[in-house]
Amino acid sequence: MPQPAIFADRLHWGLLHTFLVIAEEKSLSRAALRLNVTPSAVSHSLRRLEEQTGGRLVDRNRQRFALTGQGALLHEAALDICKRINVLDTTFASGVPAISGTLNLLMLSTLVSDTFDIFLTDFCKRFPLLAMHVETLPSSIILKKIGQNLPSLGLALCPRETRDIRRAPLIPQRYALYCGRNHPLFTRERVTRQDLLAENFVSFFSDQMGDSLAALAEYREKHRFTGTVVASANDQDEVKRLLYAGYGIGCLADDSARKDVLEGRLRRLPPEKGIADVPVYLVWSGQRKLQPAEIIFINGLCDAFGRERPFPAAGETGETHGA
DNA sequence: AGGTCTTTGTCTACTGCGTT
DNA sequence: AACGCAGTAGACAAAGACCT
Repeated sequence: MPQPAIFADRLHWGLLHTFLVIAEEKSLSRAALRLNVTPSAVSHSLRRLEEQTGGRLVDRNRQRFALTGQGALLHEAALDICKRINVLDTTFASGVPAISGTLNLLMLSTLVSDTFDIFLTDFCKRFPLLAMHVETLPSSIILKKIGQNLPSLGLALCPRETRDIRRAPLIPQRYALYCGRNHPLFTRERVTRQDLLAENFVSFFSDQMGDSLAALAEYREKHRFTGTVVASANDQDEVKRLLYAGYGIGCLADDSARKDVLEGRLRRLPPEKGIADVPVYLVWSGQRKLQPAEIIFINGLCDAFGRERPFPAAGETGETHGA
């Protein structure tokens, strides 16, 4: 006894294209015009598709045209198929295999960069089959995960390159001193560097010698700041919260604090030129064999920021590179 | 009433597959 | 290779429903 054909076997894919045009034109006649066939041919095709799918796909009469629930589901699936087929067009033309899968990105929070956002927009268009998972974490956790060879790339503060962690400097970040609106210095007309030396500090956990924000601690030490650290956090947003509360003065990246200054929550303090540059690095495992998508992402991001490509020979051919 | 849109029935052309 | 069969796509004609 013959088995009933599974859905994909009994469905004629060509009818899906006709159905997509019908759904877009919201009319069989207009679909026929666009497909360069007669309206009856479109009607026949729709009926055949409804027979194959086992239910009505379109509620249609002279007054009304609407996809049924089943029709909407099929339309969504057909769009997805269409999108995947369209990718093949550029793939075949370029001779480069389509990149698919998932790219995991670990990012430090409150990273502000128009260049990165523009890069991501372009990357999304170029590789629509590649899913992106983004998790925000403190830099120390990102480096730990990358060092454990988890299948991820990171955007983090990275004080040094090691055998396990490779890095490329990406986004320059100038750190400066700030106070919140509840701090006594916020409303003082003129503030000099001398006024800051005895002020209590809000700091990052990583704001210690040898850690990723050591440059901030070095500055305090070098310029003989005598105030004590009265509050600390591992995250830029939480440091801001402590500054808003008025615990003390603290360091923040200018890019992440700019909006708060404009909106009257923070005040930028001397020195005018800031106190240290701590770039955000693109980091990846030095031990794990990277996926083609990861290499393309790394090279593309370095291109976007005008940095040297770490994998210049790889191009975008899908060739893989280890450390 | 005439025009438009959709549906239905019938026919032809084409293609793929199995058989000879 | 040639043939026949089955399935599919699409054209044509006709009819029904609805709008102006």
